[in-house]
Amino acid sequence: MFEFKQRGEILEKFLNALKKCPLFAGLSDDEILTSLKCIGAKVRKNAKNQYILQAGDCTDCISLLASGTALVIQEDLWGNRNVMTNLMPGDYFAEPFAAIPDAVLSVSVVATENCEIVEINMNRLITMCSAACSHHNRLIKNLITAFAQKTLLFNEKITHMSKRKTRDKLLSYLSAEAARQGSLSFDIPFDRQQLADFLCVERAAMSVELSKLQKEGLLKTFHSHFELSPNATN
Amino acid sequence: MFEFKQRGEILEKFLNALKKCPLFAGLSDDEILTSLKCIGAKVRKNAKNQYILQAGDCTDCISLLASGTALVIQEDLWGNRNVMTNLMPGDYFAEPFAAIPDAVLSVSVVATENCEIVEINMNRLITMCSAACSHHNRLIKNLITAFAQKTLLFNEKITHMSKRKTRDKLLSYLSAEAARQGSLSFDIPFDRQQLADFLCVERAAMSVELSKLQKEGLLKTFHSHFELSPNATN
DNA sequence: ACCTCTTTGTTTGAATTCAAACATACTTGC
DNA sequence: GCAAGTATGTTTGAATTCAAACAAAGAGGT
Repeated sequence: MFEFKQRGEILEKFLNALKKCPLFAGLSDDEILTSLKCIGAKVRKNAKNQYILQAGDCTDCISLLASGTALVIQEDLWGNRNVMTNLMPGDYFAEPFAAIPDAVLSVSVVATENCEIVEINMNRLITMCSAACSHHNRLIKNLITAFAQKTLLFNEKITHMSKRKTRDKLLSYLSAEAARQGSLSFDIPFDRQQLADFLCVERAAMSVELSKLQKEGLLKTFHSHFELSPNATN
Repeated sequence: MFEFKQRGEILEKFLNALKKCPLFAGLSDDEILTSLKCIGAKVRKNAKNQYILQAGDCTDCISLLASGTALVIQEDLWGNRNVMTNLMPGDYFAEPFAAIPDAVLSVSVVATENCEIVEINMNRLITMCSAACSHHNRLIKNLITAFAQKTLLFNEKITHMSKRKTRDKLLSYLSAEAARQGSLSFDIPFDRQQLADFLCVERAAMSVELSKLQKEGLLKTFHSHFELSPNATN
């Protein structure tokens, strides 16, 4: 564990990963470096298969994966394990837990390769420094935007998932996607299996519904392209 | 539409509602007033049944409901209407859309009584004022905490909902609740119908599963009290 | 051209959930 | 104490989804 100012050369290695992180959107390489120094970011390493964070821990740092890969997992009381996300360089994690004082982690993070992690103390991130460094404000705005985006994303997903039937989940998702892209003709970023996983339904059942919807004239689809017909039988 | 500094007496009427809002947690009455002036909050009124916000609009303001009641609703392309939340005085809304530049509202907000709404420009809220007013920092921290809390809440709900079977949804929820409360013996904030709605399952089917789980010795429950047995048959 | 792998749609019986009843215990107000 | 209302558990047939298999079409490599 060491601070950036003492090991400038390490930064070069991390910059490519950090630049991918939405937290640093709109900042130049130099500005990212300055910010990290200003906030007192630290680097830690974890060997493959080590726990980076463990459910039950507390943390007041938002963590950026600088190198390696990791899994966010969740285990329930009876040992059922669930993979939530897989993390790539540039991804960040633990941010909601770090933002809530004394929040206890409900997930664990395990390194699936040797990892290097940049830790940023949330309090120092969201407390304006006395030097009032010009990039600090931008960082705070980026953080808020990142949270807001995740909120919207989750909100939409819950809307789709809360529908009881596969058909309704599909219509909810496709309707939202058309609105988001501003056109009744659009591509989705999923293949059939991924879409089924996203909506938490069986791919087979979903395929059946898609066929029905096409026969009823509500939509046309080929691979990941969709065209909706608002004025169908109804 | 008018600014607070010109109409101080209006504030008194709103203080009770605003004090309930987590955005102002830790601020005294005077500090809330000072902050609202500093940020340039504005008040608007909407008559019953009017749209306060409409899907497709843009807004750069986080809105606080000061008086009255309203509904957050969502309509899909085929006219299916869905009530997302009902808003009470002290609740806030539209915050994720305000935090993302040029984000288009995917929900509408309709007044169900005559409403008074305090609008706070998100940019002025998250940009530190030159006077560096001491409460401004606290507001920004509160905002981030509020976003983080919502992220955690949604994250958990998605975890439960993504389970395919009623039984697994129940175990996922109860497991998380036990962890959150730090005890295998705990109360939940729902009655049976509310729990079923929260997990998006049928109350009857859920009741059946709860009975089975009790017969299998995995848990005991009476009304909203639960006791989990981690070392059951498995 | 041929083979293999992937993606998508279809089918089928079993499992699960839905929807609508009804029964029972408890509250609440009179 | 009684009536009406509410919360919870149970049952049942119908609708839906699951899980596993198979078919067809296309992509990619040799």
